Formats: sequence, C-alpha cells, structure tokens
Amino acid sequence: MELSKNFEHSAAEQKWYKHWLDKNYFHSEPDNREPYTIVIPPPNVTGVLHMGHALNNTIQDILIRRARMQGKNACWVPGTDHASIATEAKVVQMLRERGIQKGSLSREEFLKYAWEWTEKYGGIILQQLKKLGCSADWQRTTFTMDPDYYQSVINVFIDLYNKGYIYRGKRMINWDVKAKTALSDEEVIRRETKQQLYYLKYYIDGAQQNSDDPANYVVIATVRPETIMGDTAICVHPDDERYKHLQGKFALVPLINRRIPIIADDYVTMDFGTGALKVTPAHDMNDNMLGQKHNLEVVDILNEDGTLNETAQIFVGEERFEARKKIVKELSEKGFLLKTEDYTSEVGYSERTDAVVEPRLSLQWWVEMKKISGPALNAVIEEEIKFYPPKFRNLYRHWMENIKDWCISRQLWWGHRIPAWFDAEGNYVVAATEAEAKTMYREKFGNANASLKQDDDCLDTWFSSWLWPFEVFKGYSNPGNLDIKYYYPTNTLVTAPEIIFFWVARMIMAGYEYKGEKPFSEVYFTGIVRDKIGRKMSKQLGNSPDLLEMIDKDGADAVRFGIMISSPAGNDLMWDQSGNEQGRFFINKMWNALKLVKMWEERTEEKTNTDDSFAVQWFESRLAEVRKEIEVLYADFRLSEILKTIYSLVWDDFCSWYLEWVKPGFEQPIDKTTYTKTLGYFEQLMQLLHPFMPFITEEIYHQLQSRGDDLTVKPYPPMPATNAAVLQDAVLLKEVITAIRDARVKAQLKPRETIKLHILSEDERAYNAILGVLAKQVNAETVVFTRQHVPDSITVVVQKDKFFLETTTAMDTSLQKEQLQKDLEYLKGFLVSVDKKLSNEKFVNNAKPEVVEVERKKKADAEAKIKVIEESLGRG
RNA sequence: GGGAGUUUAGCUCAGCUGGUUCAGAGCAUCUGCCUUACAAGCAGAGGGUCGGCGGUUCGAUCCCGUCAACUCCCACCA
Repeated sequence: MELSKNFEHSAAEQKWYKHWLDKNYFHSEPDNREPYTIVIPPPNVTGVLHMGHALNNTIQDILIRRARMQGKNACWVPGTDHASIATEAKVVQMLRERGIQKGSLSREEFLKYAWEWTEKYGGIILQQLKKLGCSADWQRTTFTMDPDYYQSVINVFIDLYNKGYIYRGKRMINWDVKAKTALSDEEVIRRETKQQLYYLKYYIDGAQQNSDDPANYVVIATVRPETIMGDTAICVHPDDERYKHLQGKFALVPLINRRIPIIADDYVTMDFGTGALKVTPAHDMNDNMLGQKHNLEVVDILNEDGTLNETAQIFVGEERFEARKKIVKELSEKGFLLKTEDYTSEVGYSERTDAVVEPRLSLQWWVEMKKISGPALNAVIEEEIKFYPPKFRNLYRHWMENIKDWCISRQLWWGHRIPAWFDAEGNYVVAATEAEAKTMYREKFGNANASLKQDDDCLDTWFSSWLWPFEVFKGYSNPGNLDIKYYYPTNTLVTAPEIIFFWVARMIMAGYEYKGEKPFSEVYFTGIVRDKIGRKMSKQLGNSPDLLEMIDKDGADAVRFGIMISSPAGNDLMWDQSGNEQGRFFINKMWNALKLVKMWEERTEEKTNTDDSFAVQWFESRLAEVRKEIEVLYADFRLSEILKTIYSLVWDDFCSWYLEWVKPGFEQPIDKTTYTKTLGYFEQLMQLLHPFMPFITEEIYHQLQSRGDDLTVKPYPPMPATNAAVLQDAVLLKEVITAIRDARVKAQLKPRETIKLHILSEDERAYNAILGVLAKQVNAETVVFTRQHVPDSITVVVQKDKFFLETTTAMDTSLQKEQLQKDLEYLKGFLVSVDKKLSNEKFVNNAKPEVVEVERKKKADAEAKIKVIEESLGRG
C-alpha cells in the first residue's frame, strides 16, 4: 500500500480510537495482575474542555497507558461532578432565557429542568476527552448524583452526624448575595479594590451634639458607612491615651442616634485610621469576634439579597452599595462626614457570581474537622501518601494543623439534599428517609403527628466528591465488593494544586475515615496553565485557546506534545502555540522515517560482510541506555523530560545517526538482518512514545509490518544489556564526524565533493569498527591510516588523533587554521588553570584522590592535544 | 503581617544536594545546502560574571547570610 505524503491525523484518530474501543482495551476487570488505578478528578458536568483539563488528563492518560504497556491491569475511572453552584447557575440562566423565574418553580419542577439540562449538556467534556485520546474505562463512568452515589453521600452525612462530627451553628459565613448562598472560604477570591475611607463623627452621649469641638465626638474611619446602623460598639485600644477618657462612655450612631458603648480591646491598631473602630458584629468577621468577646448586641441590617432591612431604620429596601452612596450624601449634608480618603484594600468576591461577598450570620451545617483530620495529616507528613513535587507537603501540613470547621450546607436545590427533618418549632432529626425520620422523631420528641419538613438546603459539592476514590467502586454503598478490594487504594491522583484543600485533603480524610486506608499513594500536582505572557488562562481574559479546534487542525498527538513538552511537574506551564508546531514537525519527521524504511522493504538481501553491524549494535545499546534513563524519570513523574528524551532519541539518535549509518546507497539493497533489526527498533521507539502520542505511534506500528496485535496493549520487551565499549566508540565516531563536517563547511567544500581521509592515530584499532560508517558520513572515497602529516590537506584534531582531508580542488584553509588557533589558545588557558590547581598543595592534600587524578589526566590530555595542534599549525 | 517558591542563553526550562557527563536542552538567531525519507528538512556555528553583595571551603550555579525583583498561599488594619 502506498503511504500518504503526510500523516493524516483526523482519519487515524478516528480509526484507532474506535478500534481500541471495539477491542475493549480500556476496560478493566479485577484479575490476578497488579492493578494500576487512577480516578479522574471529575470535571463539572457543565464543563467544556480547557487547557487545564487537557494538561491534567493527558498526564493521566500517559500514566495509565504506560502502566497498561507494562502489563499491569490499568484502570482509569472517568466521571463528572454535579457541581451544585455552577450547574444551578447554568440552569437558572437557561430558565431565565425561557422567561421562567426559579422562584416560581417548586423544587421538584426545578430539579426536573436541572436533570434535563444535565442529560443534554452534561458529559460533553467526556466526549472531548476521547478526542484527546484518553484511554479511560468508559464503562465505569460515574456521576456524583448517580443513585448509589447519592445515597452514600446522604449516609455519610448521617454517619458523621451520629458520631457527633456534624453540628448546626450560627456562624459568620461568606454570603453570596447574588446566588443567595453561603460560600466556603475557598470560594472567595480576594482582590485589591479601590475604595473610599470615610471619617465619621460619632458624638459622645451626654456631650454637646452638632458641635465642632472635638471634645464632643470621636472619629472613626470606615469603608462601609451603610452598616453604621448595625453598629453596637466603638472600640479603642486600651493603651491609647487619646481615648482613655472615653472608655466606658457611650456614643450615638449618626442619623439614628442609637446609644452604643465605647469599649477597649487590644485588637485595635492604634495607628490605623483614627485608632477608633466601629464594631458591627452582624456584618464583619472580626467585629463578630469582638462582639462575642464583649457580649455585644448583634444588629443585622441586611436581607439575604444584600438590601437593607427594617432593622436599619433608614434606606430600607435599598441595595447595599446604593445605600452607601445615599448615606454618604446624607452624612455629609448633616455634618457627620469629616473627610474622605482613597483607600485600597482586599475585598472578597464570589468565585461563581463575582458579587462582593457579604459576611453574614447564618445557621449552617458544619463538620468539625479536627475530629477527622488527624490520620490525614500524618499520612502526608510520613509520606504514606507522597506529593510530587514535595514542596506542597509544607503547605498541606500548615493548612491541616490550622484546619477550620467546614461549612457544608449550600442554599441550593441542585445537589444532595440535607437529610434533616424539622418540625414547626425547629426541632429536628437526621435520617435517610421521611419514614425513618418520623419514627426517630416520635422516639425523640414523643409526638406522633407532627408534620416534618426536610431541610431545603443541599450539601457542598465537595461533600460528595471527597468520597470519589472509593465510591466510584461502590466502596461505601457496597463495601467489600470485588472492585473495591482490588482497586483501592488507587495509585496516582493527578490534580491541580488549587484544590489541594477543597478536594485532596478531604479525600484523604474520607479515605481514612471510611476505608481505614489512604485513597491513593501518590499525588501529582500539575502546574497552572498560563499564556505566553504569564497570565492564567481564563474565560474572562479570552486567552484560552479552543482545544477542539486545535485538535482538528494539528491533531491530538501534536496538541498532547505541545502541552507536555513545556510542563515540568508542579511548575506553572507557559503554554504557547509553537509547542503544537513542534509536535507537528516531530510527527512529520517520524512519518518520513517510516517512508524511508518502507522504501527498503522490497530491497532486502542477505549479506555477509557489512558495515551495518556497528550501527545495529550501537542502537540496541543506545535504546537500552535511554530506557533506563526514562525509568528513573518516570519514578519522579518528570514527564516533560521523558518526552524530550524520547524526542531526541527518535530525531537525533535514530533518524540523524542510525538511519544514515545503515542507509544503503542509491537504489542499493539493504542487508536483511539490518532491515529486520531496524523495524524492531522503530517499533520500540513507537512503544516508548506511545503514552505521549498514541495515534501516530499506533499508525506507524501497523504500517511498519502487518501485525495481529496493537501497540496500545503491547508489553514492553525485556531490557537488553548495554555494551559500554560500543557506546564509547559511537561517542568518538560522532565527534569525529562532526569535526570533519565542520572542517568541510569551513573550507567551503560542497557536500558532494569527496575527500581522501588520512587518519593519524596511536590507537588505530579504535577505528576498526567505525571506519565504514565514518567514510560514508564524511563523504570520503578512501580512508587510510598514516604515520605522518599529509601535505596540502585540511587538518582536524579530535582528542589525540589527527585527520587529514585531502581534496582534489584547491581550498581555503584559513578558516580552518583560525579554528585551530582558537582551540590552541583555549587549551593553553585551560592548562594554566589546571596547573594552578595541581600546584596548590591544599588542593592536592584535601581533595579526594580521584578528583586529583582526574585533574592530572586533564593536564596530560591537554598537553597532548596542544602538541598535536602545534604540530599541525607549524607545518600547515 | 506570617509562610512557601522563583531568579541560569533573546524565550521556556534542565542541572539528580559542592570538583569533565559544569555551564546544558528545545525553540529563536546566523552561515552553508532544493544531497534521491523529510526545506515541517539537512550540515554547521554563535550566544550566559548561573539576580546583587558578603561568607564557609583548597574549590561555589550548587551550602550559609543578606539585599533586590517577581509568583503563590494564609491571615488580614476598620
């Protein structure tokens, strides 16, 4: 069959992916092989493939494909996360487009729409992962709201509640006024924001009002004047001389004249603002703490949508920032506003809606984290779970040691509904079903007829995904089943460092709590994908390329190459389109190598005497050498270096050196053994590369010779031994070839012009094996050994040997001489420094003997080479 | 304010815990080549006080201190 000019990626990708699926290669069932298991970090059902996914999943695919080719039972479990907030937002948006308000729907109706949406759009991302070549076990696809999974989440909640790890508490939380939901700290993004700092007069109770005399008022500075109606104290530092006389007195809140105490606490910073702080326990985290400490009243003046409520007395119903404008105006008009300053500080924004986060008191469900965090901390510190790169261990330790309770309730409908049942008075029981709840309620409160209502709120998404590593195998809903026993603990988790606390830490906790075992042995943290100029890729910036478009254009292999070539473990990745290009060029190179080898197919011949044997021996050793290097790199997850190593092995060693060395002359036959060996090497290269670039390698594997098997499941052959002598000879050979070619270029010899090569060496035997290849590679018509200088020739010096290039045409040797002169000067300088070192007694006495020996050898080598060059120049 | 990290060629990064695999790779640049697998290529080449300053050492890109710039995390002063 005639080969196409180029690799046609689209056709090959479709063909091979379908073939792999047809053969069911990606599906895993427990057997007696060693398992290698990865659970995917489940993308949001709403998600579409972006660079972060591509990076993350390409890495997982590389690891899983390699494990499969190592003969392990590789299992990669895919799936999606219901992503309560993100999905609910999308559904609400869809409804709005159809003119439906969420508020007008019942919970059941809303959920119907949500499922409809999920079934229609959900899981698009999984299809996109297939395009990327991901070899996940699609039969095991899991969704965090699958019936069994759902029930497990509920049961875990009940279990933790029964253990006393879950409590209900009124706490200051981050409130998203747009989504009307609580946010975890991790969902709040802090950004530097320009604000105004308002200096306000609070008159002292009993002093003269409306006076300009500073003795009658205290000045506070605030960025939130609209919350003054919620003030319940003014706080100063106990040591602040300016305010000592005011401690214990009362002040009046401007506009509403509420009387509030002036208290003292060393929390206040004396030199910030005026040193006097208004305390608003309902609307500020720290003020809340202060309020608790000093038993202050809590006056909540905001509604859940961020508008002012009745308690505020004024501006009721106004949105908080509108109210701020208006109150500033009024304060100013009535003489309470002393001055306004520009002020920049960090303000919290909702990750989901970008609304300014409102600290708010709210009754929420909490997990007491200290109760379950212990084993999870130790597991990482003691490296039962290893982090790559290890720098994240410290971060993890710090967070775990200062862990705060987890607010797990969300004011949403899409998700796992909290299994708590309330009566009209707010008494409640926690139970899996309404029937159970009724029984429990009767036992607990003795009332058989009370009507119970289930909590409206859902659980935080992470409260379901923390069960992922075992519940994808039904390890909680069906404990002790074959899958969980075989696959758990999983091997490697590949994820972004951003979710180390959201997800990784909590999975570890859940693993120990519910399986008594770690969920995975290794965590590989990918970097954050940034663009060429270092910006994080995001939808807002529009700097995230369209991956599907790229895959269509450049092919999945090229895209995978582009991502992996610039992706050192744990470091951010500066992604640049040029990586794809390099990948495409690489594919093209391999395709052309394939064409070359295929040209030889019909022209093989048994030969007895051939120069090829050196090349063949060498490449075998070289392959083994590189495979060893790669093993080491894999152990540290240094994937981009592995790719670079294979790239160079294919391009430089195989294409540039090996194929040129064995390439027969024009229309000449090739030795049959050499040809067979070459096919084998090519196949092995494809095998090494396959985890990174699955399609092109599978295609070439089948093009090389028709086979009954497929590369994707072909086990790696045993590692041959390396032959150190052959490797050594090849190093010399390459060095000589390059030096002679350089001399040819400098002498402006045309590539076609042949030379007569004379070698002057004290060790002629070193050249025995490589002479044939050498002649071919430097276009020498003859090669002979000589004992003396060859007149009218170009001299090349490599190590201690001299090479004379005799040509038929006259040539310019001045550049050549210049080069020799440069080398000579360098060597002389080098010799001086070595001599200096060796004449330093301290060095000779203190350094390790082998180091001194090396220096002596350097000296001898340099002297010998200087001699050789001087001879050449002297006679040249 | 607390903690972590980064700084090596024009760009992106290696450099495995002090001495010929110590100054490297890939892009980019330059010079030759349309050589019958490949111009998406071939053959060569140039390019770096290893952020600054001190210290330890016979010897420092590597260890210590310090300063500077950038990045991230945590906590936040209203």
